[in-house]
Amino acid sequence: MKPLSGFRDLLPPDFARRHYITTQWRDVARRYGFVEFDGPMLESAELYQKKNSGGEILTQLYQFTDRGERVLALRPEMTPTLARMVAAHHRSFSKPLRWFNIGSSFRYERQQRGRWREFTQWNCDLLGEQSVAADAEIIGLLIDALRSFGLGPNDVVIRLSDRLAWQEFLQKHHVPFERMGEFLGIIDKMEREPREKTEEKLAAFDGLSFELLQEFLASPEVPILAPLLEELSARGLRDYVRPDLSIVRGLAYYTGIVFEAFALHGGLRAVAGGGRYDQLIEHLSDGAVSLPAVGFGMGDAVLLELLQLVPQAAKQEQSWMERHHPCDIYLVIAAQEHRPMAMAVAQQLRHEGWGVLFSLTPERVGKQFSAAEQTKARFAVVVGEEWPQVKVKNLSTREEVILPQEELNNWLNLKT
RNA sequence: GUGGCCGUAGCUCAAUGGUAGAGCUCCAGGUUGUGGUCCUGGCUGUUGCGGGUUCGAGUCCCGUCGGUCACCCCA
Repeated sequence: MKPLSGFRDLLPPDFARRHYITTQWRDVARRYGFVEFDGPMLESAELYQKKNSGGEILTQLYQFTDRGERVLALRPEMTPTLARMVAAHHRSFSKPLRWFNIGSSFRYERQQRGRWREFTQWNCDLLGEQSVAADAEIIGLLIDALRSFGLGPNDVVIRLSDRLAWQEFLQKHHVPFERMGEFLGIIDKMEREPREKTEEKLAAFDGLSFELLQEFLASPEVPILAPLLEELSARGLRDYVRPDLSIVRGLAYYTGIVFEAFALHGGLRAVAGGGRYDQLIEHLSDGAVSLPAVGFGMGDAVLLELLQLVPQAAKQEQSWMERHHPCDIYLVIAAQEHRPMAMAVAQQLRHEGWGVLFSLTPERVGKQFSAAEQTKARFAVVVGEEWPQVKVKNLSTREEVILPQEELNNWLNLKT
């Protein structure tokens, strides 16, 4: 029996890696004053089909009908759920909201490197604030998260764009606003399609040409992004960001800045993506609530690979793992008549917060030290003929001391 | 959905068409209070599945299923 394609069994070593990632995510979010929320993984499919919500993601929906004939979908992303929740409950909270979530999302697409059908995503959103400062705050959070993993400007880059720049471009060339979506689709694919194909699609737009787009894309200054870039410079984060108007993103609901964080190793895949969506909440609430919002999602799939490709990041992860072994102390029970004393010591140490292991069945002392080695415990405590004293051995330096068992806790606290 | 590559032990892989193997892992030992090495032994296979060619198929052919990578798009 195997798990479904695109789904993963997380064995303890896999789980530990994901735990490392989610721990960093939570810590950075806390430093930015974000609070955690959660919502259902299953939603009415209608939530994603509502106007201005879905985009191409609709083709990847895990959708089915339940026993009550309701059409449901596993969430393909968190933002619609968030928008729904915020629209209903925002009056209970002072603005702006800084909310984050860590959980599974599901997309029905073919599995490949860095892409799964169920993945863990970290979602951060700042709601009720439309200033550039909010954009800078959210991008700052994204960059600091990447930095917290040991990723530098040579490992990851944030390609930053603004749909308003394209909106102005279309206005200038007298293209009606209703055709914005269609136009952004062309920009989105421009990088990946042959020039002829783009030109063919562009023919439907009077007054636009391939050269015109090229020229606009190549413009060295993007005035609309200047204030944001300035603030990021002030934060010392400018090195991570590269203005790039070719980024427009597939989701339909973005209204302002849009960005994607790309890994610069192992085949350039997006680690995170997001943008401003000032109208989504209004649309989903049928006009009842209007809140500007900006946010991003970061997935675990690419991150897990990237952390192994970047030496500094891999080293940092390794060091974290070593500091978070489940076992601090391995009790060596020298002979079975000492077992009751050992159990008392184990119970006391565990009560004091130490991770303690020992052999459940009688074993030779040598075997017990081998087992201690395997658990990667830092100390072995030998309970035996010295009682009521115990012998403590530092397993990496092989130093031994004998001390009264009631002083164990203090001694260990001093040594760790 | 389209295309390439690959299916042999728990894992990584080997076996010019001629008796299915190795390393690692795991388990048990190496006699009484000290380790990662080392030594000995043990477990695990419908060679993904079905058909065909052949005296004989893990190997060649056809089909099928599964995995994987890439495209599309993106976390």
